Amino acid sequence: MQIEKVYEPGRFEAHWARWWIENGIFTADRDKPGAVFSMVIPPPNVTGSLHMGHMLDHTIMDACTRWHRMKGDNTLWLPGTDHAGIATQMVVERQLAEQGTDRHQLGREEFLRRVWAWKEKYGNRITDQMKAIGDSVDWSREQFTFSPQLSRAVTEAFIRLYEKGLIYRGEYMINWCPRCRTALSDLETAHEETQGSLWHIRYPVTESDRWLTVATTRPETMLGDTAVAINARDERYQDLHGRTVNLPLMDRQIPIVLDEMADPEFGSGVVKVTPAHDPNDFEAGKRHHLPHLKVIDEEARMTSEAGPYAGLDRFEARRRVVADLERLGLLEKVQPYVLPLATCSRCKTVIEPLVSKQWFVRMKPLAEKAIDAVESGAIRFVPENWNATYFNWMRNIRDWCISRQLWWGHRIPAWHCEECGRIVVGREAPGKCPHCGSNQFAQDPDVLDTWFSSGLWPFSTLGWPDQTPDVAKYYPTSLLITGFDILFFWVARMIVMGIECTGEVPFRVVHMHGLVRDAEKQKMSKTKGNTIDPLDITAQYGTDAVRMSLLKGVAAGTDIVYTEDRLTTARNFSNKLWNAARLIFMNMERSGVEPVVPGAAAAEAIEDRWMFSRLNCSARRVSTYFEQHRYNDVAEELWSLFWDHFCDWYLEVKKLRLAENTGLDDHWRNLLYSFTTILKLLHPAIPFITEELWHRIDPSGASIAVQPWPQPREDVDLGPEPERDMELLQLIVTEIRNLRADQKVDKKQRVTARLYCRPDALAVAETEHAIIERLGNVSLHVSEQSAPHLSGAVRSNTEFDLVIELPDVDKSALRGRLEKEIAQLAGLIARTDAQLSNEKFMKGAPARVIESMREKRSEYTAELQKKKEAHEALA
RNA sequence: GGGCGCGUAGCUCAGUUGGUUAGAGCGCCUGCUUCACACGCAGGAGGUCACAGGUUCGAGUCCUGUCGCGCCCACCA
Repeated sequence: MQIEKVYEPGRFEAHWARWWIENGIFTADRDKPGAVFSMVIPPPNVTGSLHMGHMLDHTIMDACTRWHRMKGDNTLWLPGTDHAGIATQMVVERQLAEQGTDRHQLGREEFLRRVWAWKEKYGNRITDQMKAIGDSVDWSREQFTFSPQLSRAVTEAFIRLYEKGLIYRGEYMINWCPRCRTALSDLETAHEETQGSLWHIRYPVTESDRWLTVATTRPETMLGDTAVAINARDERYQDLHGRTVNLPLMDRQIPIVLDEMADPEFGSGVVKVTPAHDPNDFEAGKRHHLPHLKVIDEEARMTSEAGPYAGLDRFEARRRVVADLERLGLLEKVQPYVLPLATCSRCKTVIEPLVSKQWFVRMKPLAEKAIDAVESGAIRFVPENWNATYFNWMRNIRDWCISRQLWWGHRIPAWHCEECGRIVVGREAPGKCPHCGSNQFAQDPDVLDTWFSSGLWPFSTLGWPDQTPDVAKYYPTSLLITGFDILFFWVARMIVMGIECTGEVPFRVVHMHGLVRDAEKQKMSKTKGNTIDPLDITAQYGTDAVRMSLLKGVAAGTDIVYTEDRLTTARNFSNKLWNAARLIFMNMERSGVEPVVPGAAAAEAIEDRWMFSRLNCSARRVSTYFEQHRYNDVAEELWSLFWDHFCDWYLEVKKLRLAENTGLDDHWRNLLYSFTTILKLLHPAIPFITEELWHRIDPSGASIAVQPWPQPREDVDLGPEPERDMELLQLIVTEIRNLRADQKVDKKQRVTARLYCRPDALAVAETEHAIIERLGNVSLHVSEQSAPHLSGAVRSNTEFDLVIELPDVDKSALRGRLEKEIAQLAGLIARTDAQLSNEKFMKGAPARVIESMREKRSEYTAELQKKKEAHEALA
């Protein structure tokens, strides 16, 4: 059996990914239960914007899926991470189109097969290719088509909400991005603290020599003012109630209205009212029935209503307005002012609030149910501190603007009658207008916010609105895994839409992990150029290593700072596993052992009792950690089980046992059993290497992915304290090694060690004489503890005295170590004594704590005694 | 303005309801090419758990305050 010295990353990955799918172990369809998320190939839906966040999602989802599968749970479904897959799907589609193929005709499996073919041909360059195609697409002209199923679900959801009165169309103040030329939801805007100014402008009171000073951060909007507001309680302006002011520059008279929005404490206490261009003013305008004067258009240019300023860009208009006011002596003062400026989160253009007719979802009633779902525990956030954020958002929610003036997306299923102008919402174009009988219709040109369809993901992918077997079996889904950055965008919307459309929550548990950041803790983003391409590093380090490095970093509530180090160490782990297998395979060949996954034999050897016990313990712990979503603990447990326990001790001992054995004896059985058990435990975390190695041991050809999760061995008697003897052996070997190191004994120097043992250690030392000699690199003489006068290099503890015979003993080294140990023990004893003599402690502490402290105290005391004696002997 | 979080070894971080000597990886020091692995082995150094109080028999862990850092939400001119 040939096996390479160094594990080549990625060598078997594409092969096994394909094999799993071809054999029906996992499905290629990420939107279906049992999907494989291994990320060895670009998943069809997320290719273009593949980043480490996806890799993290996929790693956890895939590990959870595999673990649940091995535990025998086939009802688990983790909804995928795809939401705005539109652009990326298009990229792949375009690539197909260039070959004259349509994705829907191809079918999913074939589609995926082609992606693989590219992957094999071009390696990871496929991402660049795809990016290049993505860049060449003129997104504003492209019409995206959803899959028929998803499309139907979106239409259905829209209609149901509309019929319940939860969707309405209305004229409201919305966020408008002049560059994207579309309405945006509140979430799609970002607020940036910006250094601006507060301009104080004088509005002369009509037929008076007085004026009112208003303060504004946007002087150009004054052209659209239709009132100024003062507070009725403001004593300064009591006499002005009911009068008007002359709007400067525009030569219009506008009323002075009384409104609570004017805060007497702020500035002059007078507010200009521009209903068409400010959300607050819009509301005030409704209260006072003020006209809307739209002075800025969809391209952020001044309209004809802006008189002499018409046609100017809004910022140019601002400069002109300010200059003109100054010339007229109406600019009282300008203060520097820091204000949060709303910008488009996609293109950073300053948002222009506009009044516009849009479609909205009425959020208040939906939010109540969504809050209840979390309060009642129907949905649980992990970690729980997200509850507060979620509740806070839901309680202050405003209606959700869902229409977008984009060219790609799902068209709104509404038709405008060209005769009477009324709107008909329906699954398809209406035959004739129910209001006027006309048959002339135009479909609403707007498309839906992509998060509207994303909100349906947990059930639309299962076949909803039909009552499919998948819906019945898998809905509500088990677990959603995602980054906290889309809590509002996606998670909250899924909860709302799920409850409204299906009457049930979309998932039981939401695990929110942190963001993957770079070495400087910066968020990875394309604009900063600090992104790591998952496909590049999987090629370089291996997918298993990338997965392991990510899992190790997932701790609740914190981000992952992702550096090269993490990858290197995880790759080292892969290689270690590979080489452990190499050792085993080489020995199998030498001993003539055929590949087989055996049951465990009797656990007579101490290392077997110890290892089986460790395996039981780890299997239990890993399960617990998966259940509690403590993925970093999963990784850590596996790491130390395999490296610290299996490799450093078990294999080292077994290596010696097997040296002269042939055939499948008990040592071989137990070694293979232990190793295959570890492969199973590791499989959810590092599926590819474990699958590869499994097939080299298991002749049946079955996947490791369908093996049952290791159960505690009831059939093997491990004795009362299965790990104790092995720990004694470890202690003996460690003490020998310590002495050799302290005394600077050359490794080639053959030395004699004498071990004077108490009964437990004696049994171990006699039975495992040869093992200790090899691991400690000494000639060993074992005898009962008769405590003669010890000379040479001595180490003593309560279990045994160890002497290494040397011509020159470095006493200062021995003394140094002893003194350190003595000081440590003395400190411990002092501390336990202080506790045990404390009446309050004796009264207050639970019995078990007191008991264990007493035990410890006597152990420390005995240990200290031995160390002191040893120290005196050195004097 | 409202909300959340962080500060533990030189670096990146774990530390589960308070309970023995606070852990890991990387880095560092010493010694090893020992026939699985130098992507390795053996040994070692390194922490007043940001600071100050408090609760407790007992605090890295709970409470209050201070300092430093970060994030999210928000229509006050």
